Amino acid sequence: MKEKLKEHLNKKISLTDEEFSFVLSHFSFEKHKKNDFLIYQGENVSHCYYVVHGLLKLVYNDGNGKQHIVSFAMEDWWESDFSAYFMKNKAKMTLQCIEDTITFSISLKNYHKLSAELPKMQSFFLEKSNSGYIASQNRILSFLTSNATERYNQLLKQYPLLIQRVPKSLLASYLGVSRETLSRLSS
Amino acid sequence: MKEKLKEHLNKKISLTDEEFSFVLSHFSFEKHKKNDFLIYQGENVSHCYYVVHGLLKLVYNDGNGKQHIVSFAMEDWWESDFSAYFMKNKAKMTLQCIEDTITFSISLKNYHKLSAELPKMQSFFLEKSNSGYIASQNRILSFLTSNATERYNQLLKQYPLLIQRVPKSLLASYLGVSRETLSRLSS
DNA sequence: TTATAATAGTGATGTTTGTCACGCTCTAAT
DNA sequence: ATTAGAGCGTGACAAACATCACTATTATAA
Repeated sequence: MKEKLKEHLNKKISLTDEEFSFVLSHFSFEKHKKNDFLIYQGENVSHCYYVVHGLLKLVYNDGNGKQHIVSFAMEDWWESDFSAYFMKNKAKMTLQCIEDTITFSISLKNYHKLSAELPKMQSFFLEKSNSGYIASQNRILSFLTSNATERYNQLLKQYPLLIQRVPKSLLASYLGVSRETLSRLSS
Repeated sequence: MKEKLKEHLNKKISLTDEEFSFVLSHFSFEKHKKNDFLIYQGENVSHCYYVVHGLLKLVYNDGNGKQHIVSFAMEDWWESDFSAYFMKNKAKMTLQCIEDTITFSISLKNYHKLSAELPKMQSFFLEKSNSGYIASQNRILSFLTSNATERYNQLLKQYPLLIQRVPKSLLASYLGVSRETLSRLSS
């Protein structure tokens, strides 16, 4: 499992074995069961999670009993309620396992410590954040320019593997349409 | 004008006068007229812009002659087509002045140089990127949970000053509704 | 094994939003 | 001073999508 994190980091930066050991000492390793919660809406967010194996959903529960999927997180993704994590607020969202999931997690304290003591890690985090920002903007663009059918096709094209692991009701929630509408989409 | 950038940086990090001079030497200062383009869709993106004064729009032009506003950028905002900027691709979007605008701009080369030579600046950039990511996720959440009326009210609440500087047709484009629908919204 | 819940499809109907058309006002440029 | 265009509102109609109700199938757990 350590190897997966190491390889992941080494795609962007190069770490010696000692450096990686140092990095690893800032993370904790966890196994979660399907339906387990990693973050509870309304509570503190202590960690940011790297998904080694499995699948998570980041969900906003509105006041009307509806769930809205802000994001999925599968292998090699980093996820948290970042607003709550960085600003030390209460979580606006829930992070929950769709499948049994293995993670490495890092506290905000260790995130800052690691960033300060190992500039390479800071530039890694910067790159991840930039990618997340860009991905979010693309999703916004998808809402601005495309209808439900088009958004679904874009999703199919972008994450063909994800689609097979997630019930369509959750995909509908991610796309911002009702499950009935998704079920009726032509192509 | 230098003072505005300095104050802006000093909100997040603390720079000595020499450090700030060093930082400043990586930027170029520019004045743009209303309707001027800073980034042309389809071309290379050389810079990222800090808005000292004025107002920009980041626009995606789809194939059907429609404009979609991905983002506005007013005083103290950082803007670019980040995907094109960081990945050295052609711009997917246009960056254009809504008002006469004064900017400091930084090339990608200088962005990396500054990040590497002055860790404080890297942590500044990291913070900006995290904020952008969080803001984008909130906008996605707004699309997922709210109808046109609610999204407009959220915008009014979040950026009351922006609304007064931007024609309603552009606000409509930002909200993802037609200008006619925006014009008809109850509250 | 059996009961229960999760998943998925579909008809009927209503609401929201988009599109096209038109008119009115105000500004900016000639 | 006159004109062209930007900005804004609104009516009529069409398209997209949500909601409710019902059914069927497949997992899952007692």
